[in-house]
Amino acid sequence: MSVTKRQPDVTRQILLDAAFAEIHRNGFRAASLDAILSNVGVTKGALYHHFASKNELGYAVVEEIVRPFVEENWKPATEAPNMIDAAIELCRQLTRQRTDMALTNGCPFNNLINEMSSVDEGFRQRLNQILQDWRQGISEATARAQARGHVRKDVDPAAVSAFVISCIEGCVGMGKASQSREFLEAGFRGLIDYLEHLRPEPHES
Amino acid sequence: MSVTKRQPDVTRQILLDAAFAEIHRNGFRAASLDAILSNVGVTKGALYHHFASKNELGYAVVEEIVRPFVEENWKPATEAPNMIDAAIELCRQLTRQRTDMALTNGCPFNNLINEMSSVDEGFRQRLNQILQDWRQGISEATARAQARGHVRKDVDPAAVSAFVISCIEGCVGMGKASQSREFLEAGFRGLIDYLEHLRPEPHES
DNA sequence: GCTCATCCATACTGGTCGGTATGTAATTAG
DNA sequence: CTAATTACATACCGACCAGTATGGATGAGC
Repeated sequence: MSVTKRQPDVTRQILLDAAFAEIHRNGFRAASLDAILSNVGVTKGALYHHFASKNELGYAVVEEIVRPFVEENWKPATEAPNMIDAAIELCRQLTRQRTDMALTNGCPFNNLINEMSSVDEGFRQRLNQILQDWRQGISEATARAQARGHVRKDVDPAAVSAFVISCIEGCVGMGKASQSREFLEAGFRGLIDYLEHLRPEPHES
Repeated sequence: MSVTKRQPDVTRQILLDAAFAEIHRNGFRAASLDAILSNVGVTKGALYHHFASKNELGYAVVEEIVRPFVEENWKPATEAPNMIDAAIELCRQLTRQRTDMALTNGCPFNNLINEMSSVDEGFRQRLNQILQDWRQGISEATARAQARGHVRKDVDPAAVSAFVISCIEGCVGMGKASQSREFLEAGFRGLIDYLEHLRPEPHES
């Protein structure tokens, strides 16, 4: 009789989730493997069976949790009929639905970039790939929106994409310092203002 | 005969500078006191004579090095005759003069916010104070520029200030991941575009 | 039913870190 | 000149941490 079933993939997922939570709270390097393990009642044997090292665990968290998290946020906006409308709505969502935890701990993606990309090439490459995909998604969506007449034709999609991403992460990052929703709201109001200004003038088109 | 003079304040400054460099490279928590000390040939006795703890050393770095560093950047722009011109010129400078080291390691202020503000209240309060001062400086300069007719009157200085700061830190932060000047340039081109759009229309007042 | 690879638990190690205890030389105060 | 305080230097400590060695339990394949 097997009291405890063995479910390798479940164990692996539990470890990934716990690692993500700990990393989000403390950063990667300050994340303690012992803390992660004791939180979910798994032992070090299991961890090192599934992951070769702490770095590899971190890489897996980036690829399997951070990447989907980032993409879930921006993908819908690029597929919407009107990108500007969708982007503005996204700004409102990011302002509104932000819990206290998310306000204090910030964006996991941004956190990892700031902490790890200058220290470990493995992290930098993976995080940069996520960033490049994000940027390309926004860039292509902007070009499409220009073709559809939703965005002014005199702006450069390459600049718009880099700028918008930087704004979002910048606002969330600064929100961590102020720890007040007011800063976040003000920052996103500025971003919404910029997005509105991307729309073509009525006489144009 | 004193072979080695005792210069307490010089020693203290050496420690601060070395700590700042190490923190800029590795972050605060990963910064090793032993590494800092061996870099400048000072011993632990000196360090703990001048600073009560590693945290207090970090606080001193924030107040005495990071704060002036941040203020040196934005103060000139707020005192210029035309804020928009000065801000755009600042963007160009930040893009151009950015060395490889600065590109990889990012902004010390932004780094510390992202790493420490959710973990240690002492850091958060000090960093937040710098941020609030920065914001208020931009905010008041924007209001003055509105009175002078250099900035559109239908924008909110509180939103502009939070947004512009977020953009700058966001661009530099994302630049760390891409580690290419291209991303930085594109982001700042977007910011310059936004700043231009803050100017009043020709027909307006 | 046997074998063997997978999966996980336990106990341990070397190394690093922040911090301290103690001593001593330089400087100042009286 | 002396006493006391300041400004360091050296040696050491306990805590923690990533990683490993080892062994046992489980399930798959034959």
